[in-house]
Amino acid sequence: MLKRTHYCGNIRSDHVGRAVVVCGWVKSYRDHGNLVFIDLRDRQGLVQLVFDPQTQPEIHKIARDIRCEWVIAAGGRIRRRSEGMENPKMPTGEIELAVDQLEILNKARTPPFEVDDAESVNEELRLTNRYIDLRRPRMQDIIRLRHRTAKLVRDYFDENGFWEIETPMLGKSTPEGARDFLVPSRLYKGAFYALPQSPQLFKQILMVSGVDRYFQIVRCFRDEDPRADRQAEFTQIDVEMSFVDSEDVMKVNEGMVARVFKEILGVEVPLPVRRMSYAESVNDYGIDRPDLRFDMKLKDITDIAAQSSFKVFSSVAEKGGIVKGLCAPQANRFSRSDIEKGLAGFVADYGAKGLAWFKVAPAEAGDRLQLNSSIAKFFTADRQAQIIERFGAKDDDLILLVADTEAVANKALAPLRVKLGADLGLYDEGQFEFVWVVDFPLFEWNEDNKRYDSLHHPFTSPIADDMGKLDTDPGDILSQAYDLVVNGSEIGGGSIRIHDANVQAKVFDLLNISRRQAQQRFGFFLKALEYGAPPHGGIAFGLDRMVMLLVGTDNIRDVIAFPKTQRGQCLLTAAPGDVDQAQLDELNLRVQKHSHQPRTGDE
RNA sequence: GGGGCCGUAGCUCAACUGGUUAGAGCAUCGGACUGUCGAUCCGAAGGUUGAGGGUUCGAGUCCCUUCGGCCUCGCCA
Repeated sequence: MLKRTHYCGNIRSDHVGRAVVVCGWVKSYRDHGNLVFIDLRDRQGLVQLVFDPQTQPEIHKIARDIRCEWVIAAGGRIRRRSEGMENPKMPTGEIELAVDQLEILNKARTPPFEVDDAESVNEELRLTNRYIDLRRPRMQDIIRLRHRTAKLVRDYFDENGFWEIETPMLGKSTPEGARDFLVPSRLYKGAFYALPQSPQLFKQILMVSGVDRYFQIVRCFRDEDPRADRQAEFTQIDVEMSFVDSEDVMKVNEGMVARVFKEILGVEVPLPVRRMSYAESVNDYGIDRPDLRFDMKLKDITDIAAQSSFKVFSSVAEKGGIVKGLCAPQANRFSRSDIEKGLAGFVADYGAKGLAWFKVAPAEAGDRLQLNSSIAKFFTADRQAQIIERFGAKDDDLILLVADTEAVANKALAPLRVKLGADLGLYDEGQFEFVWVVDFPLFEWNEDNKRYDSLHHPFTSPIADDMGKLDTDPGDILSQAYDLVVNGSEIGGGSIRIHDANVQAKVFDLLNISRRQAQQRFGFFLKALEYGAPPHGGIAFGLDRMVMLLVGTDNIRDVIAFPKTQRGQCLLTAAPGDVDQAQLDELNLRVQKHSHQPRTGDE
């Protein structure tokens, strides 16, 4: 077998005159009757091979039969292309390989889709034939970038004294949070392991163990419905530190993120990353992960709306709801139907019952601005002026308002703001705006179950000043949690943990987890806290989402080599699949009902 | 669990209101061709219109069921 000396894509004009051997896949062949050209592809790129019947008649004859995606090795001398024959479109376009040795290493069936066209091909087909899809330069760039990111992360944490420690994949189900993936135990009939939703308790126990600084790039599993940016199986950069406060954790980790963005994209992240309180974020952006690439803040106009003669607004205000909205700059071009069908339909998905609107335009007399809309008549000139002033609205702007409970209004307006930001082109692609969101409430009241839920998770520590409120005013407690948000996407979140067993017990009480339940689920952990737990805290980043941002895709499947579909299937292997009766017997399991067979890969 | 979009040749798409033998480009196969690079030119082959049922003289098109993909609400401490 010919042994490779160079990658195709790495050859440059410095190699002219050099004898080389390249290996790869045939990207295309051009047979001119006389000369045959083959573009050979490997992970580094393409190089042009030339087969000349005058000098190498035997090899030329073989080359004529070669087809796309065949695997070949070719040896020969690199030569400069003659004048006018260079191809400036390819990095190797100044040179070519005059082949005098050729080996066909493997033939290939005609691929189910053309590698060059894969961008426009049905994703289903790409996933079923992932090995072909992954040959595409774009996909290899992403895979390489993901590798480099992971490497940078490891190097960074290593330099900062962190140890990478593996934690179990087969763990104990703790039925808080997301649905677990379960693994039946053979040795203990009727008992199950759970795949980790995160290594949360293990990393805290490592702090109790005196490890001091831990990180891990780790697979996590949550059996919930996937989304464009969510897979049931995903990868976390998991971090935990001892003897630290929030600032220490944020400092180390924003350093990691800044290093990654600098090295991968050349983007300078200004440090320290700005901080914003949860309250400010929800108030101005309607959500705890603000997209700061553009302004267009939400404004509450309940006070003005309450005095209007517009019944929808005044009655919402009376019932304790709010009237809140945003002012879309230069959005005058939206037609009434765009707004009342398109945008109102959009917010309806989030539970908003309606979307009121005003177009801002100069009044007929004078240079004042006024509001135009079917409901403008319910607002006196004064109130219109107040609204215009509240939003800082200008001529040709469009004001959009939702009147509802505060929760619904925010839930609808936040995505509307993001959508309009994109539709109106209010930011540049390639712009990154980082923010730490801090001062989260520790709990939120769960009206359905009449109890508190953790906003972050049950191991999050209250801020020191609020410890006393655990007994008196739990809803008012702030936590020591922090989320790192980029362009409206949460890429990481963490907290300083509770290291005092008594405080932890109190929190479980408030979450309506009984002592007995707490013992059952977390007993091992509570016990660990009693044996000298240091103050500690940490964070976890979604590696997949980080890579999505770095490569600029909104499809998480693009950054995972072998992803699953929205119904949790691997189209390449057809997992999940049936198992033998013998396997079930050994596990003491009986299947009650079969759903339809997942399909069996291709054919 | 709910809502939306989609499924026609290997791939990407077309086929007006239901109406001849379901078309095109790319890929494939055969041939031609003296330097191409999305090669070009000539020719050929390629279809259970995702599956099943129904309405109709007649269904890719209408109706029902079902399978699958994507987006989304719920869900995701």
